[in-house]
Amino acid sequence: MTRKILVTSALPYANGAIHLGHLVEYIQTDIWVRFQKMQPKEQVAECWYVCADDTHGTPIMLRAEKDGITPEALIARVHGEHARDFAGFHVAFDNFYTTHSPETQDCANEIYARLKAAGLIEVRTIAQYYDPLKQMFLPDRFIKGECPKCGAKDQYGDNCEMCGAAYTPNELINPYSAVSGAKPELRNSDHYFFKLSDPRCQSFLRRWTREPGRLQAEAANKMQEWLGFNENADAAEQNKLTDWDISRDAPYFGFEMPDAPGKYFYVWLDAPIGYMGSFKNLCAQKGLDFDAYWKPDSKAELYHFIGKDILYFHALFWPAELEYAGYRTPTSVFAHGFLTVDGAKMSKSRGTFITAESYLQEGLNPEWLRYYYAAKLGNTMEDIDLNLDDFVARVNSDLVGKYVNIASRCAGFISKKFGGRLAAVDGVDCEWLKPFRSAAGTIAAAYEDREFGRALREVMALADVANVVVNVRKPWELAKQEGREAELHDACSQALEAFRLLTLYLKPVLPKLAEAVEAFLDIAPLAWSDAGKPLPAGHTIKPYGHLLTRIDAKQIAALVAANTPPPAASEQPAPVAVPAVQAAVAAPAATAAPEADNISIDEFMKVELRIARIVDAGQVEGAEKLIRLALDVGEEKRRQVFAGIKSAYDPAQLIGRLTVMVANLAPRKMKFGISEGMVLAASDADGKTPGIFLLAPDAGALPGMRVK
RNA sequence: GGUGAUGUAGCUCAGUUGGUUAGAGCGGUGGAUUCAUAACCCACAGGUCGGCAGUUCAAUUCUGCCCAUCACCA
Repeated sequence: MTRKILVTSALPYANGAIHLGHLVEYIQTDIWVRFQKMQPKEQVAECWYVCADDTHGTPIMLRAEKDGITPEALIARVHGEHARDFAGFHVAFDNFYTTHSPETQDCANEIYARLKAAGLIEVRTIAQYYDPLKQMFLPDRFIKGECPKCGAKDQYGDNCEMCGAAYTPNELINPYSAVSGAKPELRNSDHYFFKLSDPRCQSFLRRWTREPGRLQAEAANKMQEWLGFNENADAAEQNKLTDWDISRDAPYFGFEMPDAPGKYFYVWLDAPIGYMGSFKNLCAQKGLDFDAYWKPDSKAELYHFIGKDILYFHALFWPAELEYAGYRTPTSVFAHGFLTVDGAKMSKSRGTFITAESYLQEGLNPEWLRYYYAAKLGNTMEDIDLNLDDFVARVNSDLVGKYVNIASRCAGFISKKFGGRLAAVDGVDCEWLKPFRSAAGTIAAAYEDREFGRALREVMALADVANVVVNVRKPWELAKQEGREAELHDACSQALEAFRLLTLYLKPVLPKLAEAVEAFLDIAPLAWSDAGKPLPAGHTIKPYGHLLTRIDAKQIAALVAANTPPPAASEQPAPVAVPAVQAAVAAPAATAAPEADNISIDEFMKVELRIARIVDAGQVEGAEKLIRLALDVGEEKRRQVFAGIKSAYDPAQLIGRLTVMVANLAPRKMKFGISEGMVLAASDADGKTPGIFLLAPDAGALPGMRVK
């Protein structure tokens, strides 16, 4: 059966730069697509990869206003930036379009009309906060106020960061607009809902999400949580799907609803439809049959690569919409995890919130990152970690040390001794190459399954074998011996054949490097079927030149430095790793309301308080107020801390007791030495009550325990 | 708080449908080598397979509880 495949990556929001987190998804998808495109036409007739910028919604509208430009101008600019970044990382879309397009609008109108005809659209009046100054309704994220549960100030309209309570904006105490600061007023407005609660949708989704291949096991699990269980009436009651609000009131940057002036489609309605719009646009360019891919009985395969954060939209709303609008549903939705850098969320202050643009500008090779991501990617929703030290070691060792090295150590002999001409590689001494050729099947299966890490482990194991074989044959010794030219010729030709095969297997991950190898070997672009077609005897290769440079750890340091804001800049909360399609939830950092004195739990948690045992204490020569403390905080090394408590404590009486210290305070060089922290003591701020009182934990606390 | 996931050598990760001495790469140590971008090759060291309990002839693998990390809670 010949496959026809349409693949999408989630649409990046046209409000910000592409960063390393986004790239996990685009690189993952691109590798999979490139792999499919290398398959014989009899197997994979077509494989199209489309994407688009997600351009609508309140955040875009407000951002454009702030920048003093039209939303159209903003999204045009961002589209250029995004396209540039993707191209820079060799992400080869067949079409990178925009949701702000006639095609997307047509599809949105059509889907809406069909859902309405199916009786799945309902109008309801809801009360919503309205900003009287801005004269607009406010999305939940643009309303702040005090948490109704714990009273914390400056909480967003949907949940409290302090106590975790979930609520509606209407429950907020003393709400204010994050846009203008004005006190919002409740106003009624008609909203259009997609009736996900309709029994048809419920039963369809219960069935669809459990069909084999639709979702990863973990994702299907999660869906059960949202869908509830049939068997358990209570759970079903609790988890019943609620209707989805798909309209927004003017002013809004988006598509006006055809039958409701002043109402606009919610950005999340037209975002997935943007996949269709982009493909429709591609069809016009290439003369493809749109319906062959989207009609209900389509035999074509449709795959969406997404981040696990937007599973809800792609595994519930989207299939239901398609089903009842008379389209086919996705063959599968592939969700991946988030990216962490050095084991933590990407952080602007640590310089690990790395933009695609900065990576390229610093001169780092995009294929290094493609390789590293691929080496870590499997088909689950697990997060992947970009460990910067490991990144350097792994890429240098795998790609330069073992893979490229095979060509590097053999090509010279072929050029110098044999005029670049290769010997036959099908003799009896070529047995060792057989596993290299037969690996085409297992490696292909791994790519197909999105088990890229598995595929690359297999490739590198073969690279190890090739290096061992070269070591055993010792071409450098053969080259010095008269009469052994044939052996030398064979050894090097075979090693290059192995190298050719490894290049073929790496090509989906390293397309540019593969091109360079194709030029070096002077061969046509490698396709998967070339595994069975050895380089012919007498084929002439080009002189070898370096194919790939090593990563210098200094480049990584420079990259991190380039992404670290100057100390003066106030620190923004670290954004989440891969919000692939962050629509109206994007935090409006630029329009943040006046700050109160409260800090968030996150800010507090930055202070690392730990129980410390004072293992030694002594006077400090020449200091009036200080005592030198040696603290055990559960670490191997003791901490030296200078504490200004001499007036209240005798060092001898401190030894052995427990107290609380700030363990992550930056070390400070003092006249008497370095102070590696700070112990906590109470004192009256205005000095009316004399004395200093060192804190102590209740009995049972041990050195090193975290205080929070 | 609820739900889900993860926790295996210094680092990054495989693996175990329960069964003799738990693997790889990197890093470390020692050796060999010099064709190759100090790459490659050989050897060695290093793990209570998060903790506790249970099921079992046998658990890192199954079950329960706990701890830690992460995510989601529309």
